[in-house]
Amino acid sequence: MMVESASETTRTTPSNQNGVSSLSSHSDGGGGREGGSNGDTNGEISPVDLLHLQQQQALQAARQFLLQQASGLNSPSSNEVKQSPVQVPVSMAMLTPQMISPQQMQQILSPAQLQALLQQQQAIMLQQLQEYYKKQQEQLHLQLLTQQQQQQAGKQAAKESLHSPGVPGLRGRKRSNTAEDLEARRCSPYWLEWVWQQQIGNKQLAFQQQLIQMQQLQQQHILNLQRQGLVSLQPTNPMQSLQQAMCPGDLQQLWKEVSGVQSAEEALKQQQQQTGEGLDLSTNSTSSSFPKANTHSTLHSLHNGQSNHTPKRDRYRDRARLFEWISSFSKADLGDEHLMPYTKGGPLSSSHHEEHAGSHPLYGHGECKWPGCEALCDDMGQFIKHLNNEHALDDRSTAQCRVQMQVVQQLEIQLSKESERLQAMMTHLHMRPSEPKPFNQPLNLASSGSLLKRESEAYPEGLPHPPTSAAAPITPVRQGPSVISSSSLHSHSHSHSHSHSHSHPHGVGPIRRRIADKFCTPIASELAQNCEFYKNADVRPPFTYASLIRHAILEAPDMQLTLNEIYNWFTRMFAYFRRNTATWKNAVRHNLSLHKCFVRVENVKGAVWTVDEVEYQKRRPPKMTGSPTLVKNMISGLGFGSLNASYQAALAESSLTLLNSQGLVNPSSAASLNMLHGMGHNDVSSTVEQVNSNGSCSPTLSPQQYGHQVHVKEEPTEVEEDRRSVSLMATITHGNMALPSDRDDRDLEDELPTDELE
DNA sequence: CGGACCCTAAACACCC
DNA sequence: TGGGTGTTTAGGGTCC
Repeated sequence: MMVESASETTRTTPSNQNGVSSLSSHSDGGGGREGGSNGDTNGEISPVDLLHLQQQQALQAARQFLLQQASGLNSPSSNEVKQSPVQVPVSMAMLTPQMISPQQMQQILSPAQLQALLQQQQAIMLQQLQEYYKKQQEQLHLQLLTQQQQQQAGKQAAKESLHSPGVPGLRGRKRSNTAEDLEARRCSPYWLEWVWQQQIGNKQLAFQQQLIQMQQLQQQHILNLQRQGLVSLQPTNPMQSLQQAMCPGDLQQLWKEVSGVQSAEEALKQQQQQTGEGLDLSTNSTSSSFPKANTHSTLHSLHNGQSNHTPKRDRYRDRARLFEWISSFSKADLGDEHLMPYTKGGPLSSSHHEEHAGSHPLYGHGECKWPGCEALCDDMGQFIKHLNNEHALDDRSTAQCRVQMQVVQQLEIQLSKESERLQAMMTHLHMRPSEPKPFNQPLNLASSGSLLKRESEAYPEGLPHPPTSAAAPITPVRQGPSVISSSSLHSHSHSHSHSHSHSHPHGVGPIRRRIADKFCTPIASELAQNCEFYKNADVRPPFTYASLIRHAILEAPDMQLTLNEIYNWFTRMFAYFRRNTATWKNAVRHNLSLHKCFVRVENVKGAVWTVDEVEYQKRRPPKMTGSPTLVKNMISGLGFGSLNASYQAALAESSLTLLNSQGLVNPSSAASLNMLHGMGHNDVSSTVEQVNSNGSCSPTLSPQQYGHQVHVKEEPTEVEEDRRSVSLMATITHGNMALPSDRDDRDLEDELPTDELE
């Protein structure tokens, strides 16, 4: 059971794939439901709903971008595509979001880059939230003014009625409780005036309270967002800067704070508990200076239009709204008619809420597609029954929905960034260069030009160029004042790197970067960039076990680890390996034993494992070459089809090398990479220099130097390819070659024993 | 279709 | 005896 869940987590199980298809292919409405939450369609939009709308809008914008990129590549008639006779050697599958499962994308996309888009989404949310609050305040002021006027008018009317002769006055009369007296009292102008004043006073007080609450709410939200690093305001203390780290759970945290869904966090707490924000998430509800409970109750009172608080019911009400909102995601389509909910009938439309007749996004092939369920249901009726029974609105379902929401958002952002990366790659490789494109334009394939030049034109000279993967596709999600500038994006990534490096005892910042530079491996750089992501997200790392083991060993101070230390490294570095230990530990042992590159050394304190780098290089797999055909296959294999996790890992590993090899020849890419690491301009080419001149990039560790018992393994495959690697490296270094055509590209950068370069 | 790679699972042996 | 460690085999998946 554990084993099954282990392998199913990131693999492309039918249920998961169907889950994606339901996400993207069930059309309609792009979340036409979430705006008009149940029973609250009285014209008022709660802040919760507003956040829903903003997130949905941002998501739709990202989808639109992805789709346009795909269509821009796909349709040869778009723009200047005809000018270039060269066909894009990229499978459209990668750019077709409908065909990519979340698990696959999680494995292939670099998570560090998706954060920028997330930031922008949240910035948009923030801005519109502010606008909403402003409107609410104005409306409240207006209402208050109106009430005051009415009060004056009412007073005037009461006075007039008091002096009118038809109504007998009761002044001075002893009060009694008879029905006649009560009726007479009701007719009394004094009583009427008193009641009127009471009502007016109450209303006025309520409005004033609402106004105050609104202001407080706005302040709290801004502060909360700022505290979480969602906005680039100056932090007021170091802790805030630390908390500016953007992790995948940030949006959820935001949602939590807004919606008041306080339970069902267990599924994520474990992932977040290692970070400061995780602690903050769980502890500052009482210690924070921003009382979230007040926020919640305020929201609820505003939302429900009542001042008495029923926290539990409200909580479930919000859960219900969350559920509906998330359900709308699964039914959202990528079709053009659904991309812009605001312009296509609006998100408040609930016309698409009803389930499809005869089909259900969570039902297919006779089984429930709820994540992790796969219960067999003969027909739709049985499925509905099962859905209502097993997946009712409870903490567990809510948590699962939120996890799925997080997954979807991450994947959306990751896909956009990887698409941008692909474009930059193709541009750089003179395959089909394109200029930095805004979101609302298809991939623009111009003449074989210079992306670098355009980039230098696009960004002010004083500002550092943002990371290529985060620059162009991020900003134009929505034009307007809320667009995050490239510099702010950069500062974000910069601060993230810093905050992570400070917040984690192991130091994923400079230390990790040094290690990455030291070994110059794609896995090292990838891990250095996305260390926090893999630590917190239950995502299978796109590396083979052998690569991970090797990295763990090389990362050790003395480049040797015991098996248990390797285990610990896996669990420490990857949330994915914190469960299903039997499976991956067995795999680790299997790899250690099987691969010749791992050498067991009898130490005084037991056996340790070391890496024979020469053997590791020898056993390098063939050959994810850079030829366009293979690149195409690689990409299509990564983002498409039923590639299993293992091969995806291998291919992704190769692809990472390939992508990183761009940095070797592309200074801007190297700069971008380094900036992601929080390096300055002076460090731009340090990696390149280390690779090209230092020659000590990849530490070859001979087992003989340990002088102990060494078990020599026989590995069937012995490939002689070093010479070719060297020649290819030389070619690449000269920059005359778009892509290596014959050789495993991963040797280009780092994993080649660099003494052969000399 | 075969070879190569990777992963998972499992059996087995050894040692503490 | 049980758990950890290490080895080996088998089978499945994907790609070239």
